[in-house]
Amino acid sequence: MARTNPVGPKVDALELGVVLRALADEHRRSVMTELAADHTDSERGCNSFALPISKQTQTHHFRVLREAGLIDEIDYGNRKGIRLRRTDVESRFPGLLALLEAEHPNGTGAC
Amino acid sequence: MARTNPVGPKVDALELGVVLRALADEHRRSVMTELAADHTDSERGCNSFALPISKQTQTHHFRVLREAGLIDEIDYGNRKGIRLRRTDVESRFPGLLALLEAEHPNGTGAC
DNA sequence: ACTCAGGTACGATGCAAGACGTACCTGAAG
DNA sequence: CTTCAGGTACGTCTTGCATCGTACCTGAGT
Repeated sequence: MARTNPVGPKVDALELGVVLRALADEHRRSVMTELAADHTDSERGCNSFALPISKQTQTHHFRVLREAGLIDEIDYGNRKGIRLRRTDVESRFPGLLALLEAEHPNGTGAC
Repeated sequence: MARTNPVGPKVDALELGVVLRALADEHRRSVMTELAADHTDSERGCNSFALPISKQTQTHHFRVLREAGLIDEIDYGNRKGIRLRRTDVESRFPGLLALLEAEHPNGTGAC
């Protein structure tokens, strides 16, 4: 069972500015395009994205995504899970995930 | 007649990263929300946006928007016109302008 | 020709943010 | 208990970028 996690903002607290600043970074956007393209919305490990950056920097980027309300982070103590907040994002910013998915190298990649 | 202007990228050269970085700034995004909300797509003057920044900085921001492919700048010599590239943006990033328009203070502001 | 407002070019500055090193924590496996 | 991999906290460096000062250009009006 995951311990109580630092959780992102509620649906109606999502701000477009914060979201766009989060998506402005190439690495964070590559994570989001992968998540948006995977319609199974399964939980993923942090290193399943093969980011060419150190793990400290990965921690930073995932934190930004969580604080923007785009993902949930599930803390297992010595491991971490990443899940897209698809319904929340889609209800607050309809069409945004489709834009990201369109940037995915594989058309509809169900990872 | 406007002289030959520095022109933005072609439709198929628009990159999501550049666009999102352009929209990450509050001032530039406020300009874009106004443009997106005005469905008449009329040409506007640069100081019709009442940006609380110096004119040098405005020049910088409008340049970023133009290089991102979001607007056209029409140079009249001692004056400048701003026009949203609605069809181009909408065809390349469908739904993006709707997201911006949703952030406009007045619902559908035809300025 | 002079003035003036709108706009640009160039340089400088200050701050936010990406990146990493070191140290430390956590849980699983031996 | 020890080791090890995954992850975090803190500090630091460095880059990018928003902002502005100064100087200059352009066209309209007087």
